Amino acid sequence: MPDHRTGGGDPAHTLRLLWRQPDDAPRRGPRQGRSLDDILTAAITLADAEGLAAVTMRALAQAVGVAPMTLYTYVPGKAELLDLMLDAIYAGMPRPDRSGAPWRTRVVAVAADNRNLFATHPWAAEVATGRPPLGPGQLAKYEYELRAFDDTGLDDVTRDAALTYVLDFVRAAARSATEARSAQQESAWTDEQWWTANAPLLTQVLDERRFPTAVRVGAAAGAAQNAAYHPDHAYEFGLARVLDGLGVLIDAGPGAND
Amino acid sequence: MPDHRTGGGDPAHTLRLLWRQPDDAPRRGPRQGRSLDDILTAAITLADAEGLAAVTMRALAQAVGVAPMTLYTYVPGKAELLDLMLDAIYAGMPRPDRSGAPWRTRVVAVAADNRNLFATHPWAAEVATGRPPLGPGQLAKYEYELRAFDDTGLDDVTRDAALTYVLDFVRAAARSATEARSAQQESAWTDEQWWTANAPLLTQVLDERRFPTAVRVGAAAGAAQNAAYHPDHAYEFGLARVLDGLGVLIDAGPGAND
DNA sequence: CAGTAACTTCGTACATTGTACAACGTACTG
DNA sequence: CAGTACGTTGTACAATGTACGAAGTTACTG
Repeated sequence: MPDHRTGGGDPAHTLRLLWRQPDDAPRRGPRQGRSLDDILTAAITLADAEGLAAVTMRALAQAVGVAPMTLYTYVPGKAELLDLMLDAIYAGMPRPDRSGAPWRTRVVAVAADNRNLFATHPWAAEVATGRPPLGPGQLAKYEYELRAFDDTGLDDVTRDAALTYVLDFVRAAARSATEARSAQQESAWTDEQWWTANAPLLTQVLDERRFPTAVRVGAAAGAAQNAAYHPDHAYEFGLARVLDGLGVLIDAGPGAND
Repeated sequence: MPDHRTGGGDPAHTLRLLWRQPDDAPRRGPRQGRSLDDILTAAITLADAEGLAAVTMRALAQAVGVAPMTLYTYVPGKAELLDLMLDAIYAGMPRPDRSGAPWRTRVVAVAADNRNLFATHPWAAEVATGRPPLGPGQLAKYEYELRAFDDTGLDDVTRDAALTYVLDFVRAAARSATEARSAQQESAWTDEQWWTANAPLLTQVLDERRFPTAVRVGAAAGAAQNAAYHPDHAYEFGLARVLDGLGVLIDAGPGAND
């Protein structure tokens, strides 16, 4: 009896899929016409091209060339599909040997790797992963990225926290960038149009006496960054702060170096 | 003709709602039975109690005591409703005078205020705000929080970036906490159940030779933090790093102090 | 004071989503 | 060869946001 419980009903099954562990029972009936990876490749391509919202079971089925319900013989449900997509793109990330470089260089590179991931697959930053899928991609990624903190003198618990801190930063930056981009596209208003349309009410309401700092700083920030530039700037600024913050922790340690 | 365009079709209208600017045209027809704030209060209560997913137009209408479609005379659509909810809770945040305290104290307090906001209204961290709703709550919040960087010597552009950096950190931490919590609830599996159910496959697959660092660090991190404690720890660790990172920037400035 | 226009309220309806269910055919097991 | 487990698919259902139009209510216009 096929087990199509609602999303996440059977974590053991998802784990078997993540690790591509074939069901040990002898297979009867017709063989499957596609592979799990066929499904995942199509899903990732679809998500890359048209966003996570475009990945509906029907659209995916059409891309794969099967009926919608057929997908459920490959994947227990949509939640598991997303987990598998995520693990697949994790598995494909580059992992060059950087063991010679100082820790700052390595951490910058890890951040950049993740930033590139989110640039190629913006949807990845949106997928909720409360209990992250412990697949081979996720694990290889974790293993590799932990190595960025080799020779920093951090104990294991702190090392995990430091990595989480860096990754959460990059992910948040990616989400902000995506939100800004989609807000602009969805509304179909350029920033200029928006401002001229709302200027009358805004000038009336943005009282410099009530909000002196906000008006001044907002104007300065808005002028300095034409909106397109903003996400990049936020990333650069934030990454510098992240490194400085970790630097205080690491370089203060006993016999700190690198 | 009432204008019910699809979400975000008319930003000027949303602005008028945010600032409670009454339509200047003379009102004909029956007066509305509720106020916009009635709607928002009900929506926020609903979201606080049952999550953002529970805020459907039908459920909200029932809570307010009207038919679903009636809501559209108060609000152009669901997207605008969310913007208004967000601005409303921003408006309600505490803003005590902390002008005497050193900047670190002020920034810690700002972070804590936001953390409390997300503790009370977890849904707020999930609402996408590409172009943030420039309402009175948002603006008062921005004005107040920028003041945390008074006397730090930061120029206006940097001050905005620094605040964004702090707020994005808190928001990311809140999202992680929410994701972890909901993953646990949805699956209805305790962590213990999950581990014992998956131990057979995991021990087979978590090869210490392939993933030596990951297995060791993961075990250490898992042991140090029983899962319930994890979000708090990540927040404390991250906030310390955020402050250190800003400290390098601020205390290095010309005539730096406070 | 009558007529009209603007406005609120709401019932119905539609497209879209994930996925449960059952029918049907296929291939392996006994 | 019979039985059974499985792959594939058509149909169907509940839930969502919201478009549309009817019905009723109020204020402005002449």
